[in-house]
Amino acid sequence: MEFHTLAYRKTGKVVAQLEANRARIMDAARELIVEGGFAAASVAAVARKAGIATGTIYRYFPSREALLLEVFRAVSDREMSRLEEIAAGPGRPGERLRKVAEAFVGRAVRSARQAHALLAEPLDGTVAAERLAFRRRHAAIFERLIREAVAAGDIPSMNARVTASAITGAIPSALTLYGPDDVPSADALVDAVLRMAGLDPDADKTPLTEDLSHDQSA
Amino acid sequence: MEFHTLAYRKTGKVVAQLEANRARIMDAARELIVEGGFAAASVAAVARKAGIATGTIYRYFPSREALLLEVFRAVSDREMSRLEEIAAGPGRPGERLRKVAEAFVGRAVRSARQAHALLAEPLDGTVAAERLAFRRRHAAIFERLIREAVAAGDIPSMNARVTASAITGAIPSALTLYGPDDVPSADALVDAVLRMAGLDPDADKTPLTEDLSHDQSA
DNA sequence: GCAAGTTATGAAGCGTGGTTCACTTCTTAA
DNA sequence: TTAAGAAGTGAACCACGCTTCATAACTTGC
Repeated sequence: MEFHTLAYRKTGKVVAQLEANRARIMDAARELIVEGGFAAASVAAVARKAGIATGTIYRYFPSREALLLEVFRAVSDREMSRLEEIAAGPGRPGERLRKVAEAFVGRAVRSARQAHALLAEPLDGTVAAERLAFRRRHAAIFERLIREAVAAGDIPSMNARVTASAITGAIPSALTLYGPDDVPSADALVDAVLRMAGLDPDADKTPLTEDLSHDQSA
Repeated sequence: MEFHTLAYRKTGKVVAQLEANRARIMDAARELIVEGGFAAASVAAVARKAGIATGTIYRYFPSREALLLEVFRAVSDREMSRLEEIAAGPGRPGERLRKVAEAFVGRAVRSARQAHALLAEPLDGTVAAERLAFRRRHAAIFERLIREAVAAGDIPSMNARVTASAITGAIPSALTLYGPDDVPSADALVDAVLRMAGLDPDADKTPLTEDLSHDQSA
């Protein structure tokens, strides 16, 4: 039974400050990653950008790896829930498939650098494993939709898992193969994805972006 | 005018020995890369595997980067020329497209680990740039075939570059998303690729119609 | 065998970048 | 104001892996 008379105890203000600092660190890391890839997010750089000392990082995160992982999770979760929401929404499976593809591609085209970091940037360690999980969630969404669409008769029978995995890789590839500055037409990419899923892209189409493409069909 | 009487001059035997050593180093590096990725191919590890001292590596290659680059080039060139050969072969464009896809997928499935290293393994520096070039060559093959196929009326009109880039990423993705041990069905993957290119996978899969009358103006 | 030239060696050097820690600064309660 | 506890600091530490270099071992022509 001890009556500790503590001279110091965390107060609400301090807690808020700590949380704010934590957020600032994560923001700084995220920005660095988007700008220059994971390699650019060194502990020293993050600290500088967040306006604190390098050692302070370690009062909020046990390691650089843990910090990057948390940032990756936060960003990818946000992206993912959009898609899952659409996938679970109303409409025929084929229609939802189209909408998910459009949302995925559209978002990636709009913020190409972030998409690149999330999908294509070279990385290692725990974050690499997390990215794999992230991509598998993508694939799972498409796989489910494809199964539903097949069952509904919207598309011909096919290997849903393989097709979904292929789509999951096709989109980042098309976006990144010619650099983050030479981003292709979102519409053309969505068309390709829909064809792979067995849908006719020319069914009823709603344009997604203005034409910033170089549509060269021989 | 000098009459140098050299006490030592490289003889054929030595030259052969040197070349053999060089090949041994490259083999060791390649095996390590295939087994454990580029990260596993440290200079020390390569030397150990090749049965020489670490310093000796530098008598054959100016840097680790240069060694890895050369290994990558050697392997990827071999893969690539197969595909280019098929792409330039006889048959209707649509048929060649199918064959290239089958060759690409089949080869990748057969040696999944090497394909993974070549296509998906994280890496950096000059080798990363080389891989991009490698993948672009893949895409270029598909792009050209798609243009030809469109021109020949084998497939509907589409953005050839985007579709080709997508295919280039779809194949590695489907192969690697579930690990190098859970390799998917090659047939299903080829089907997906063909659908994306606008071909019907269920069209007769064998005919090798030697139609020499179509000119390829691309 | 000897001298000249070449190749092999592997331990030490070095740069990079994550991590630690003794110390300072700040916050709170009495 | 003071003392206890917590947060912040940044220079030093350390691990890792590529690269170098003084030395040894080897090959060749005489």
